[in-house]
Amino acid sequence: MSHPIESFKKMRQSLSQISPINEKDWQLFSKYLKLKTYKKGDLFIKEGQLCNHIGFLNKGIARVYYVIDGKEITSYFNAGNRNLFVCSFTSFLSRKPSFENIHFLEDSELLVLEYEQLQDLYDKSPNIQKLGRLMAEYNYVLSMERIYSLQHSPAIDRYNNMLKIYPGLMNQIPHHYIASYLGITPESLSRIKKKVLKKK
Amino acid sequence: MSHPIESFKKMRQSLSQISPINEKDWQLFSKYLKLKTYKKGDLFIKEGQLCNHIGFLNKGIARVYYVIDGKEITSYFNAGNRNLFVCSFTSFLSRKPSFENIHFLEDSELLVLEYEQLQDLYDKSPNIQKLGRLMAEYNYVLSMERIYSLQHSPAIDRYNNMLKIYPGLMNQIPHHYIASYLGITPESLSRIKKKVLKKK
DNA sequence: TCATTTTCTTACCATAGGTCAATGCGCAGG
DNA sequence: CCTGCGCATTGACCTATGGTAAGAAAATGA
Repeated sequence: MSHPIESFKKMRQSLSQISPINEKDWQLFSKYLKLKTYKKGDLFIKEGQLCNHIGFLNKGIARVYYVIDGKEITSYFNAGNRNLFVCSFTSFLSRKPSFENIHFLEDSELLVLEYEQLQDLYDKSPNIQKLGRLMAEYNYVLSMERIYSLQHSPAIDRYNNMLKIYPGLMNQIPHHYIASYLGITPESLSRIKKKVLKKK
Repeated sequence: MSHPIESFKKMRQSLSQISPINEKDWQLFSKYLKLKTYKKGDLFIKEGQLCNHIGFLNKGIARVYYVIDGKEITSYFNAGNRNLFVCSFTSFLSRKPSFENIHFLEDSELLVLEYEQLQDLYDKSPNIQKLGRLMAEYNYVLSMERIYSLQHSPAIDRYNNMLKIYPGLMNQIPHHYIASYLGITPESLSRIKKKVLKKK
């Protein structure tokens, strides 16, 4: 496990890129954060449960997925520098049971915050509330970009884009997870990889 | 044109469903709102421009689209009770030139707010800031749902879902706009419509 | 190390959706 | 009343991707 202080530093830095956090707000914030570690394969949230916590991914890889007709579909990954907040947002924000599962694909380390604590932070500090707004807006813009690519890009382009936004991920996790993230079958992904290799 | 007071009422009501707005905040808010009308075909924002305003759609239909390889792709519609805020959010939020166009498919009526005014409102009122956060979060959840359907639903299911979330729209606008929203060609949409009719 | 399981690839055929071209409909303007 | 144009439909054909099954490769665990 990396040193706890490093985890807090990383989170503060990451958040500060969105909106600066002063010392007082950070005191408030970090008081609520709990450092937790998970083993590869552990669940963070299970379908049917209310997702009542949100985690900042300091280390490791998480995968958000749901099941339709017995098939797992990957919503997205938390990895590298992408989507560092691990959470079933649809459940967390709407206060309804999650239809998503989240599990870890590597041993992982998170700073975890409860829903009520976050609301409390929002009430106590306008700056943190603003940070929350900016985060949500940023995530919204990111998700719109994903919609656009799903709408008009063929699978091979989405694959190449995935390589960019999740660098290294192809070497770290089973490829059928990536296939379902791209909205295709593992077989199709296999063909696409072959095609991409040939071009070089 | 409907009576201005009605427009303001509708907007306040619509926003209040997300988070209550007290009298004082509404005074502050409505002071900045300008009622504007647009003719069918008018542009709200054009590709390449910074989108510096946001409009609440009181009446009419707007369409957000962008152009790739000479083809228009519809991001989404503002219509009925859906997506009442007319704005190129990717531009508005990131402060970069818009890659999207927005035009009106019917004579329309909007309450318009400038970017700077909105930021001013956020700074002056924590409640409005909170409203902004909740709006962004809500939009994020909606966009995630759209991602999921694009990821695993065949076009016919997306079509049926579209009928639900934009009731009446099929009778109001050219169908090739809807096809590009669904991520398919007008020809495919035509075939899907035929198939759906036969089933009844 | 070997055995077992999981993951990845390949091949075959089926299907959804794209492309192109032809036709027809409906409406605005003369 | 025509004419023309944009839009919708249809059919023929093509391509990308899905489904299935089998085998190869890689990871896991005793």
